[in-house]
Amino acid sequence: MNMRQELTAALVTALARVGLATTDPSSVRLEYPESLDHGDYATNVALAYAKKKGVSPRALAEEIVAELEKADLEFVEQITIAGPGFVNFKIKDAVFAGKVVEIASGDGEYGWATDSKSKKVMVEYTDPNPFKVFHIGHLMSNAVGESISRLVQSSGAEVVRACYQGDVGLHVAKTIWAIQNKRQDLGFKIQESSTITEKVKWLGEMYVIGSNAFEDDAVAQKEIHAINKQIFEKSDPEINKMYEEGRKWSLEYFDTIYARLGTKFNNFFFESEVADAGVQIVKEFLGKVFIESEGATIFKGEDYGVHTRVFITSNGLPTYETKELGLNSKKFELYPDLDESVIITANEQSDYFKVLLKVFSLVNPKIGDKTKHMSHGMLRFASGKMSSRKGNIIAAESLIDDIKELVTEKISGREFGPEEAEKVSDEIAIGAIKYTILRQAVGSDVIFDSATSVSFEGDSGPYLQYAAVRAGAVLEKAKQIQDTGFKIQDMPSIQVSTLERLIVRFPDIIARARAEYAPQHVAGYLIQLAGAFNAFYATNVIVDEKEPLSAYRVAVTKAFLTVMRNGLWILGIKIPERM
RNA sequence: GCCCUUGUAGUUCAAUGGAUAGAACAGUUCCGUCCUAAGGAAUAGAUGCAGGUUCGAUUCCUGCCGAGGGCACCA
Repeated sequence: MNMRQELTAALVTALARVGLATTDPSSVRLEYPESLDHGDYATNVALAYAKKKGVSPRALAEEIVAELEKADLEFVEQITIAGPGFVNFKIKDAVFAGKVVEIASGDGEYGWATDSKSKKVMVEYTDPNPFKVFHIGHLMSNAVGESISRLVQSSGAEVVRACYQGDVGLHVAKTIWAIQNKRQDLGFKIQESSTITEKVKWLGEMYVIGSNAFEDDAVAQKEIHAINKQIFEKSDPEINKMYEEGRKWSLEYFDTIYARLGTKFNNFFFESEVADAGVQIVKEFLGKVFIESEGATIFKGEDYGVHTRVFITSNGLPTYETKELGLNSKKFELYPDLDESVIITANEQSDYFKVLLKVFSLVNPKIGDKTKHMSHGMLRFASGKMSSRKGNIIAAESLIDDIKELVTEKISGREFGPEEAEKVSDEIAIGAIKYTILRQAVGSDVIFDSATSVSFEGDSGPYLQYAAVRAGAVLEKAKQIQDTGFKIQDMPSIQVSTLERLIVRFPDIIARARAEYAPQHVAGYLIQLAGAFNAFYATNVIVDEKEPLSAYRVAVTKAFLTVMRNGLWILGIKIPERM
């Protein structure tokens, strides 16, 4: 039993003794006070139960404290009553010091849980479309999805990372139309020897040209529709070849980005492979869930408080909705033991997923119950050159490379070989972007300020990386002096700072982030923790042979680095070896 | 018109119905023989408006105002 559980149990007992027996231990809430001045743990039970008992909160608090004093809580230094009736617990310093030393000498797995060991969760995210740009929206989805995946993993559950890629549809036809008709218009050409990046960029430009033609030119529009049909039927060898080649390029390129971002998918689903399954389901439930209307097959969402959507068009083609239906039943066919299936998309699709979730629950309650949709906002730009780019679609790599350039400038004064400088600036740039996305609640827009990203100070990814690198350097130096070891028994009256208190909280923080699917709790905690370490670093000389406390301080540093490494892993941020 | 999301310091974000609403950047002021100053310490500054529920509301409910998104054959 940990401290939290022991305190909770003691509180439940105390409540029962004062005539407030509760059958629900979760109603007894133990919180971290906003300020450490108020203690290490606090509870508001006296405020919550005062009315029920008909006494004032403070009077009840006094009764509860009297009972708690009788319980033998040897790790508690002091119990006090404050404010309107909060009961605050101050834990003995030596308890924190002992835990920190334990963490430092542990296997580095600190913070991981095993309570979901037998669970299996699928997370679908990133979802870029072949023939189109991998843009900053995909970057958002990837950062969020990867972090959610890692949070789930940290509970001991098995995660299946899935990526759904739209390899058929009008966007492909637009691109192929442009290749057939407008490839001469484009300033740059590609050849066999072109890099994959160049090839994909060329493809993206072709899509834009085709897309514009589709809007402005009625003849082109007709031709594109015809190509779309040909792609679907695989009836034209020339088109088939262009299709296969373009698809291959895109997928090869996506693989390089996934590797750069640190994601390894277990499953790739393709629109082309799920359409049939979706159509089957729609047919099966025609008349029960879906109805015919104006020649199309629709789901009449109004009857269920959601929007009405078309599933099969009047031309007989399945829409995206139908493909989603096929996709999600396929997920459960492949993994029948899935306990949860999370889908992460941009929030413009929120209403639309409400419809889909409703449909899922009607055609297959299992899928409906286990599927959860999460949405992220847009990545937008406050100021600077990145907002003024022509067009409003920014490629993910161009953002990363812009930031990387700034980082490279910044580290140019340091002694790095060219290869190391390249690796370090890549890790810092990606860390900076991921942190910006994950520091705030998932769902709302992220304003990326290029001016702030240049400074890398304060509330930023590089700040966290820097604190970790510093700790690593200290530990490196500590190897040079003799390790005398540190035994907490030798220092029963040790004084502990904010740093140790925060380190010990890590498992609770991560548990909450996991329960809420909210990586921002981890991000906020790590900033606080890094600040505490930097203050610790500024006021103490950690490695010092003449200092009796040196061994302890080294242990604290080690524990800090363990938490930092694990926390940053949750966010998908790498720690450079040097900065 | 209807539906969803959202409104917190000058700016970008926090805050499981609780205590003095936290950070960071920008501002003002300090800290350089030291394990990387991409750092530390100090200082000033905010809950859109109006009601309601509650012992207690940034948080829940209603209305208004502002912002973003979505509303049948695109994804």
